[in-house]
Amino acid sequence: MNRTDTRSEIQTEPPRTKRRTGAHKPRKPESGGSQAAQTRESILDTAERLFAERGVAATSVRDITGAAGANLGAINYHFGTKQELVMAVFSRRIFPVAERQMALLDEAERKAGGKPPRLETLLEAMTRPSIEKSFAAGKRNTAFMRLVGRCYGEPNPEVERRIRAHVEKVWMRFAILLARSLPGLPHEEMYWRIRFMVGALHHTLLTSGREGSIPPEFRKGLDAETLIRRMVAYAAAGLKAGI
Amino acid sequence: MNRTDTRSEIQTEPPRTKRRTGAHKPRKPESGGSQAAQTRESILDTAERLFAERGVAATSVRDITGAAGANLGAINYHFGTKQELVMAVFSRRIFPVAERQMALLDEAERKAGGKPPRLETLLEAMTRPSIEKSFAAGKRNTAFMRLVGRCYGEPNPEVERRIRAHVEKVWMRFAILLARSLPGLPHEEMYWRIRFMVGALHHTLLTSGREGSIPPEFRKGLDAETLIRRMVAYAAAGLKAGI
DNA sequence: AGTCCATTCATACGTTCGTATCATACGACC
DNA sequence: GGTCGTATGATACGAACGTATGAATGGACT
Repeated sequence: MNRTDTRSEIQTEPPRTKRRTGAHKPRKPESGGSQAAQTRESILDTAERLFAERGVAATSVRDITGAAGANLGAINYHFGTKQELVMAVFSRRIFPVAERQMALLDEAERKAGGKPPRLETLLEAMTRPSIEKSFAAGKRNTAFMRLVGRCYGEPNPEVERRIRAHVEKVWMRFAILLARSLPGLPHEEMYWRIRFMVGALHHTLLTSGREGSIPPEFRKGLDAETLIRRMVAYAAAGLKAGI
Repeated sequence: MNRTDTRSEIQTEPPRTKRRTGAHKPRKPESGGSQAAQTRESILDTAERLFAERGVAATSVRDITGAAGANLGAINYHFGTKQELVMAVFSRRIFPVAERQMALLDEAERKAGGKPPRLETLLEAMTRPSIEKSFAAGKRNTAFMRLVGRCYGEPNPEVERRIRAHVEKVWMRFAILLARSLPGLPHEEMYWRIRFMVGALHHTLLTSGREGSIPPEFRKGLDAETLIRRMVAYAAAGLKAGI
């Protein structure tokens, strides 16, 4: 066993410095149009775009501040570390989507009275929030699409723990409602079909955000409602398939 | 526009050195049990595992050689640059899968005589090769699973160009055969349903490779044939859904 | 025994990384 | 107008990065 480098291979995000000494947290800004809040948002926007394009590990804080027209020190000042910036970028987008999904599930259950909600209603509750945001203002928001798609698959362990745990609570609730709407389906079968559905949703968002990934003849006429309708129809048929 | 760093933000993989001067290509080894070939394979295996776990950008060549018990210089000697190692790691796994898919498509067409092949046969041709390899030797080959799943979503531009172009030729052929088996389905609808299927397949491979990602009650009884059957049934139902 | 050549090793170089520090700029309040 | 705290700017530091290089090593052949 002759190795040049003796660092453990277990660590996944090697700390670049021994100890952070001066983490001055700026007090929560009034989050309005103040100059500071503007800088903060600009950094978040730029980081979101670059993370979506290249991934987190391949994007340096200098890339971000440079493209945002901000100073290098702004990262440390507003976020402390790169890792906290990463968390902020993902949290800002993912948590609202998860909350909207949960709200739509609640609404579906409420409107159904005591009966199980319609399958398609549940599926729409899970797909609409992210897809709708992906077409904000009528055009494709490619950075948002790819960022959401990157949530799974992003090997950053902190993102995994914090974000995925939150997101999967929603999917768990969806699964419970789904079991009532599809009483004949064995739980094991349902588990895998939900995974297939998650895959279709995230893969579509991730790869549709890429420029040139959709042939022109299939891109025209693509909007949020059409995509939701297609995905719901596909998933509903798959979930109802005989075993 | 006051920026500290003036590097262009366009570049996606910044060159770490000006020019590679001494790229000595070792002549193709006899690929048998020679000591050199063993080192090469060990590096490929280790890189595959680490890329699958952490992603390409977050894995350094020192991580790889360290974990493989090889010398740092072995990367330069056997592969030239990290980028060429990355390509070798992906190529080694993806191309055989794509060839097997193509062969199964050919076989499906041949066996069907002049008629369109059965839908399920086509779906199996696309899913079996990667899933089967993921359960090589009876147990889950998690590194392979995640590596395949990472193909899309890996923002490395070279991987994108070379690998994805090759893989998508197979999917294109699949689409042509599929159109004959599902004559009523509009092309646009079919295009998106194929994307959903690709997403389900890749997402399942990517996330199932993660330790602890499958609850124990759903992991037992999981083998290649069961997963293929589930995925084919789900995709077939989705593809046949009414518009 | 001696030569050669493929491979491995140790180490070096220059760059980029994340983070920290300190000086300066600026607006609100007395 | 002076003071103070928030925000920004320029720069520094050490670690880790990809890559390069030249010396050792060792087996195969003459």
